[in-house]
Amino acid sequence: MTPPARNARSRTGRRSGDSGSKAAILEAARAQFADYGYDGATIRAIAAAAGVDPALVHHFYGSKERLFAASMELPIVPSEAITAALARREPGSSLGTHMVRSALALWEGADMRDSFQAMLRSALTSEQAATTLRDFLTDAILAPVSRVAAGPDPDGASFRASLVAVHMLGLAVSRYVLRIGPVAQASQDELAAAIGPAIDRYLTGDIG
Amino acid sequence: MTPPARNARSRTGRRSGDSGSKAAILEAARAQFADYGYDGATIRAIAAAAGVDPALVHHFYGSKERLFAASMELPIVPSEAITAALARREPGSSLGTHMVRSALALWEGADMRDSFQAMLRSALTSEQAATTLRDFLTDAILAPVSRVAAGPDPDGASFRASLVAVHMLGLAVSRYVLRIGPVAQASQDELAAAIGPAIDRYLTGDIG
DNA sequence: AAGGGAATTCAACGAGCGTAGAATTCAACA
DNA sequence: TGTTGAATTCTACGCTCGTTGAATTCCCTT
Repeated sequence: MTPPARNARSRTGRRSGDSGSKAAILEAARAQFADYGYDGATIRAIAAAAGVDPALVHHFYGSKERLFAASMELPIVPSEAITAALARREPGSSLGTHMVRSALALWEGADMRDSFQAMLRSALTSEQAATTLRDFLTDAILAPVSRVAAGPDPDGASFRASLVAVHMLGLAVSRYVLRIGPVAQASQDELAAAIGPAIDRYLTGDIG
Repeated sequence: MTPPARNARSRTGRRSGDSGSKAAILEAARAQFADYGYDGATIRAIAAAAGVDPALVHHFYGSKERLFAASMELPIVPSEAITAALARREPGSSLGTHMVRSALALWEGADMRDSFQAMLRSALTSEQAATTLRDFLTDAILAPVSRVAAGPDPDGASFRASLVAVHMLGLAVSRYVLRIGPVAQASQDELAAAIGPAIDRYLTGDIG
């Protein structure tokens, strides 16, 4: 419809050969991967959303696989965000409650939203993305969480961290992918209050 | 490899025109949908796995969509199984623990295994299958669970049931789709002991 | 003004998909 | 045995996909 404002770029301080298409492609890729998963998203649709020829996408990124990797690259450094959130806990709420609220805020923030849901949907679709997410969970979640989980027992700590991941993953899938009514409509605080104590128990409580 | 034993049927008491191909196709469809999701599974691969021409699949089921519906049809009556499991609780374990153990046993039983994982993977892939699973969760899970959830408050009961669904869904995705190490390797009893109390709290405990 | 390199588009190939209809085999029955 | 209807296969259409290489446009540098 709208002739996508070609050459609408101007003096935005880009380096020599830059035109802004690369960034637009990445943005469109994140959105498409978020909505349709890795397999469902098409280079042609991504190119169309970015107002660009499909061949240009291929010219920049070489393959769909590498485009996916590139579109997931930057945002996947929230291990710091997690560690920070774990430390920044306020006195009023439990650690688990704070984790749930922080995670929801992070996932639904403008920065992460597309990337996270793209990663989530894609991981459930493609084996490659599943491996990526599995590794990410291991490195970025299980490790920092294990550090605060109770007990000197390393096996126990990784089991505890996995249970946390299980619950958080269920929350994400229910709220963003399946959109199960009450879970999709509840506020971040409601969910944090309801789920937080379960996380607390996985972190430091008595688990079978 | 193995030339799939064509015409290996014999006197198995089938009705006039029956040949067994329809059943073989359904079985192959379930397996393929389980491994690759709705979009990832192809009629051609299903036909090949069933040792049959793709056109025959189309001849019997008319479309991929209807084949999917047919392959999911029979096994999706576990609402009775759930209700029964809820009633059959033994004195030794809590209701939540019993629910988790029953669910794992059901999901991993020979009857359900393929169908359940097919439904799970497909729901995460295709919007149509997601709707199917959402409706299924609502009818078959939330309703019976709401009945045993605490309080006369109907809203509260459906929120409680949703939280149960969130956790069980996370368990299923972690164990079967992403195969997160500790969760994939743990025994049914270990998981039941660890997760059961969280389910108990969602059913009858204090949730924010 | 000219050159050159990056950005971008054009047109097309080859593969896989779901689906369709005609043709063929098969098995039961008159 | 000949017929009939179901089961099954053959062939192919139309579509979309990722990818490719050549052609073209753009814009900075000299």
